[in-house]
Amino acid sequence: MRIATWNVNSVRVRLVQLLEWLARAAPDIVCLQETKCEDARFPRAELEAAGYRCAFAGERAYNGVAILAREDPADIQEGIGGFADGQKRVLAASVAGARVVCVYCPNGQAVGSDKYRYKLAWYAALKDHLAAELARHRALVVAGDFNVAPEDRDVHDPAAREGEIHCSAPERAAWRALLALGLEDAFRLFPQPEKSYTWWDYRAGALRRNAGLRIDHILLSAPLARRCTACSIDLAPRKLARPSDHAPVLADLAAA
DNA sequence: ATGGCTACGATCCGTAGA
Repeated sequence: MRIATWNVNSVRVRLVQLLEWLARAAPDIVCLQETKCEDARFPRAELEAAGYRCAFAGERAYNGVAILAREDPADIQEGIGGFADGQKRVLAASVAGARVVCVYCPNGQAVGSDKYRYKLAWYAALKDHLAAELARHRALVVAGDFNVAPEDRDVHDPAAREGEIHCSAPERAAWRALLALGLEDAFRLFPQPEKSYTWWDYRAGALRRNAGLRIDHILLSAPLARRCTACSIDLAPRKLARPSDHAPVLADLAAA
C-alpha cells in the first residue's frame, strides 16, 4: 500500500498535474493540503473518474485539506477537538485498516509574531488530538505539511536559518512532541540522499540551487512503521510547468 | 540580495505563503 502527501497549492490550478501524478505514482491513499477551495468547488468528479474517492474540508482562498483513497474514506472527522477556529487544516478518515490524519500546520510567518504564537498553540492542540487518535487506533498515519524542518540536515542553509521560522527551537520541540507520542518519521526510517527537501521557494532559482526545506512529512505509528518498506520524495511534479512549490512524499507499506 | 514568485480575491494592489 502506498501512502502519499502533497501540498498542491490550489487543487483546481494543479488538477492537471495532480491527475498526471496520480496515474504515474499510483498512490492508494493521498493527503492533500492547501486545496484553497470551498467544498462546492472541489474537483470530486474528475478525481473519482481517476479512481479516487474523496473526503475534503476547504475554505475560500486559504488552507483546505483532502484525503483521496481507492475506497470510500470512513468515519470522517474535520478539525481538532477543542480548537474550533474555522481554519480548515485537519481532516481524518479511516481507510484500508488505517486511521489517516491529513494536516496542514500553520506557517507561523515570523518567530515572535501573532501567527507564530498561533502555530505553537495549534501544535499543542494537535499533539493532544493525536494522542486521542492513537488511543483509539493502533495503525495511525499523520501526513501533511508540518511547516517544520526537524533538523539542520533538513535545511539548505542551516546557518542562515538558525532560529528562524520553520527551524526555531520551540517549533522543533513541538515536532519532537509528536514523535514522543510514538510516531516515526517515515523518511528517516531509511538511508536518504543528503540535501533532501520537499519545498523550494518559487523565487530566485531556489529549485535550481536546491535551496529547500524538508517540511512535508509522513508519520507512522509503530505497527505501521514496522510495515514500511520505503519512503521517498518525488521531485518530478516540482519540475513541471506551473508547479506547486512543494513536492509529494511517498511511503510504501507491506501488507499487514 | 529583505527582493525574487504564485494564488487568491479584490481590482490593476494587498495578503499570504515558507
